Amino acid sequence: MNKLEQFCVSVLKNCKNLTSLQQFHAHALKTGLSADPIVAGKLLLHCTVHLSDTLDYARRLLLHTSNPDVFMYNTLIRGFSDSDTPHDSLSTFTLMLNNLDASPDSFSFAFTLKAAANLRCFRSGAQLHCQALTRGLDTHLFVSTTLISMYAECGCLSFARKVFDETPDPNVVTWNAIVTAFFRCDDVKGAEKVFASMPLKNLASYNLMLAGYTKMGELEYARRAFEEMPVKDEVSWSTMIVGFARYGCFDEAFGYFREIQRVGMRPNEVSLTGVLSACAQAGALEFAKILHGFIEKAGLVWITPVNNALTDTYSKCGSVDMARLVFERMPGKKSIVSWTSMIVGLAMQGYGEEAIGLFHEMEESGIKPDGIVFIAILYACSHAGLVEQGCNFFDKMAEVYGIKPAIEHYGCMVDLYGRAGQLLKAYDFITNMPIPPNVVIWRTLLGACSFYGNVKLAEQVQKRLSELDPNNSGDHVLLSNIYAGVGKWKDVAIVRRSMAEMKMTKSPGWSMIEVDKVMYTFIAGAKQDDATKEAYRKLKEIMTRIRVEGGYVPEVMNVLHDIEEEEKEDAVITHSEKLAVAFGMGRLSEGSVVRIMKNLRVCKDCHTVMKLISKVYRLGIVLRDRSRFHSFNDGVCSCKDYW
DNA sequence: CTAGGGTTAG
Repeated sequence: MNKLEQFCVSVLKNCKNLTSLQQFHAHALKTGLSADPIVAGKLLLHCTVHLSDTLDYARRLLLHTSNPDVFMYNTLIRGFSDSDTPHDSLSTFTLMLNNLDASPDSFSFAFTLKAAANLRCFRSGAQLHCQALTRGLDTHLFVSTTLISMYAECGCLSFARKVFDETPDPNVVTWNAIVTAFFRCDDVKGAEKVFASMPLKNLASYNLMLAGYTKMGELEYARRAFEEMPVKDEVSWSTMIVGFARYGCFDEAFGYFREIQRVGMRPNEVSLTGVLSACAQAGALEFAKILHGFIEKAGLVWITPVNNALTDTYSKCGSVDMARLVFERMPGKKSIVSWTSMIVGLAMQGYGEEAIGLFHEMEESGIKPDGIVFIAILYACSHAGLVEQGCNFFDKMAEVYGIKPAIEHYGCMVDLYGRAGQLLKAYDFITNMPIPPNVVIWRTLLGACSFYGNVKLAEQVQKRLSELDPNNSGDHVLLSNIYAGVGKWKDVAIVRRSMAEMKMTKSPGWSMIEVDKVMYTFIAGAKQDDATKEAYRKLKEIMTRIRVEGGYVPEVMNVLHDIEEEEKEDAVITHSEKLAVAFGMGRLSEGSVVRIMKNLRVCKDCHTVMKLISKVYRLGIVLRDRSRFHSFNDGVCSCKDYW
């Protein structure tokens, strides 16, 4: 390092933001220092690596340099390759090609190929491959490794293989890349074969097998590979936690998290996001609070993904205030994921207007909406009954933002109309969709038919569903419930018989409650354990009291069986959410809110019972069902009976 | 002065 370089390094070390960098830049311009390629290069590097949100400044820095060298181009290309505009890497590469004084080297190709991979752009990737070929750089080990990853990202496994086969001296990293390529292209068996034939493996090779298995949902294989690993590091543990949580196996995720600590390792930020996601699914608020404390003590609050996971977890545990606190006070830069998490959190509580407000705030902060945040905002509209706003967003999405609606967006629209009771409009919408409706779309409409008791439309919808997915028990249950709701017991019996003939079983409803940091699960009609027996005893007492003091009359609509009135009553009474609430009331201390998580949507009778309990017992109840949160207080639900 | 493969949220 020469003196000038040392000077730059020591000054830039203290440039923590763009303003202080600009001060140094101004000084360099005035003194003529910036003409030195080393100084210009250092400035550019600092923008792309150490500062955030300064890529635009970096670009201008390059454009204002009279004769940028390869290093400057490469630095800028690298900065863009992992940004949200990887396309700028490609244009910078082209810029370099037009400059006769700087021709691309192996670094340029590696970085630009990374951008092509992130864009999943086969055309650009293949073009770069040709360019590298003509310059004799395609067999450069770093370039060929990136080529393998790029082709795999684009779904072209055969190209990736060809590059690998033609690589003269593949090292362990190249081998790892080709194993990952097989997983990326859904070829688990191929990945295993290549892995077995690897001449040498390091820890990363084993870890990518775990990552590959868990991403494919092959959790048992992952578990076996994990147990067979000679050495495990924190990436191994994190991969297992994240992988199991992703597939809804939150108990296993919790288990691995406990294991980490048992073997004396400290959970890192990745394992924490994984276990937080498990909490979100389980609705384990108390555990989430403990993790939050741990995160603060460990100094991990600067990491945006951790804050996003916390926001999401608090939201899904019903504590939207805590979610908001984390969201508003997060010290790092908010990403589009942060905003989406918060929007969903508000939407689940039915705060539609606030969710929309946040969307606009996000735009003002300079973040461009993507397809997913539009799903969130449409969800917010449908759960708050904001039909007109929802339609507006849907139209603007394509026209103003240039985002082509995906099947999920169409699903949101069907839900928007369906929840509002505009069933025919929803049906019309489906028949006019430019893409063929899938089962989710029809099932959404069937749910709305059930809520509004529209038998005729439901039968039509069910016909479509039985063509697309004949063996789904949930659809049949829903249809039978619709018949039961209007007293068509003969039709109920027909559906039931056909279900029995097809050997279908109803997937059971379950509810969970956390008491003293233990999660208790209740399943309607399941074998009775001690907690369930305790819940039944308490429930009996509660039902009597709300009959006498609250004027409760059982709602017997959503019962599957054509049975005697009294039995029907019993069947509704044992819905799992009632058991969970009863259990909580018996166990929780006076004045604490009862929080329940349910895997299905709450039925009308349970909804009524919750309202009455909240009034008669002066008790706050928060119920998270499949679709949203219900907060019961003094006889009223936050969903305004709209779910 | 920059590299390639393994875990991070909606």
